[in-house]
Amino acid sequence: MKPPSEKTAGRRKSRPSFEPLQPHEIELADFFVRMAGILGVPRSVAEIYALLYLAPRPLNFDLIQGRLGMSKGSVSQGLKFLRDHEMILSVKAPGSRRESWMPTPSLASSLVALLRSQVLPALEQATPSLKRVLQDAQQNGTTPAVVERLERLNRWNSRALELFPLLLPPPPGS
Amino acid sequence: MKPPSEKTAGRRKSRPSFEPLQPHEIELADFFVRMAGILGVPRSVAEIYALLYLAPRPLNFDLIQGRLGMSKGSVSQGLKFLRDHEMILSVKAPGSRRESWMPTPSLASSLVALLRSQVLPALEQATPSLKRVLQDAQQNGTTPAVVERLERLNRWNSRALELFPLLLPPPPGS
DNA sequence: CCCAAGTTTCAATATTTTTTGAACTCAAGC
DNA sequence: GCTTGAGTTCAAAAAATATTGAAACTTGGG
Repeated sequence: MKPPSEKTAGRRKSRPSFEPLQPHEIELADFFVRMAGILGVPRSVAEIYALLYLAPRPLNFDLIQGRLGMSKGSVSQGLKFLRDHEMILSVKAPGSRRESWMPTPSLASSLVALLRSQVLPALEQATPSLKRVLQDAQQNGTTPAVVERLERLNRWNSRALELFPLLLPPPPGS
Repeated sequence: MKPPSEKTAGRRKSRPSFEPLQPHEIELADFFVRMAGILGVPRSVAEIYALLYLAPRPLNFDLIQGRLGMSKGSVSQGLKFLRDHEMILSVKAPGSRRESWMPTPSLASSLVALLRSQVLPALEQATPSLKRVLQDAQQNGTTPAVVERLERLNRWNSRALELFPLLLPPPPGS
């Protein structure tokens, strides 16, 4: 908490209260929250994104926290997530060492980055497992039908791995 | 096809104990569980699917419950989910009124059905909201940049709705 | 150096989702 | 119309996830 040196005198330089969310902000947030849900992204992250999406200019940490009424921890983690997935950009205001945030220009490529980060690792990690399962099945004299299934699964996996980079080219920095 | 492979003839017709999962079954289950996780499908469902995927022939309720060691409730709900998403087929053994289950031939179309059922409703439901948010923004004199963002979002939404049925044709029964 | 604004960390807590199991339904055969 | 096997339902328990907030960390300026 704050040390007992709170200046009560006169007006404070930053208002303690923030404008509550407007109806259109709530509506867009709902949309992003639903979409995020499909990909397993937590609500708080989607809310932050929605807020930035409708903001005419970049917002800083405190504004986000205040307007969404969420904890510092959540804002910090939410921004980290969005940063890590290249969904937001920071703009440093010249005189201040604060960062302000805005959505990256392309939502499409943001989503791509997100999908990539979820699906690709899973596919990659699965490859050796799938191969093992197939070999195992072939040796232990399983039904041809099962072997066939597993072969298809393997083909699928490798095709997906090939195709992924073509469809969704990785960003420059990776 | 009765179970003549049970060499332990002359015993009780239903054993109280079931074979524990084999390593390859566990490995495949892990894979399906991970993939399912991305789409928010619960672990128990993925496990059931994996078991059926490796089974040389259709399995009935009790076998599934016994081998996976899960509750009746979970098996029932899991099978319901898989049925609803057209990921499994039932085969009624003649003579018995029990159903046995096997995976549908195409995992690909199973996944398609699943994706469809998750994403499409969200997109459809969102359309009017997105339109409202855009109009609101246009009227309330928001920055051109924000209006532009929202226009793009709307275009995106309608394109996705158009494209979806083309890429992923709905099954005959809907 | 030291301070303090700005942010991150993470253990504790709250919330949401999944699983369980006992009570119930539903047909089929008697 | 009763019994029984097969499965479903759903409230309550367990597990998994997300959020909170106070303490710790970082960094630029004095």
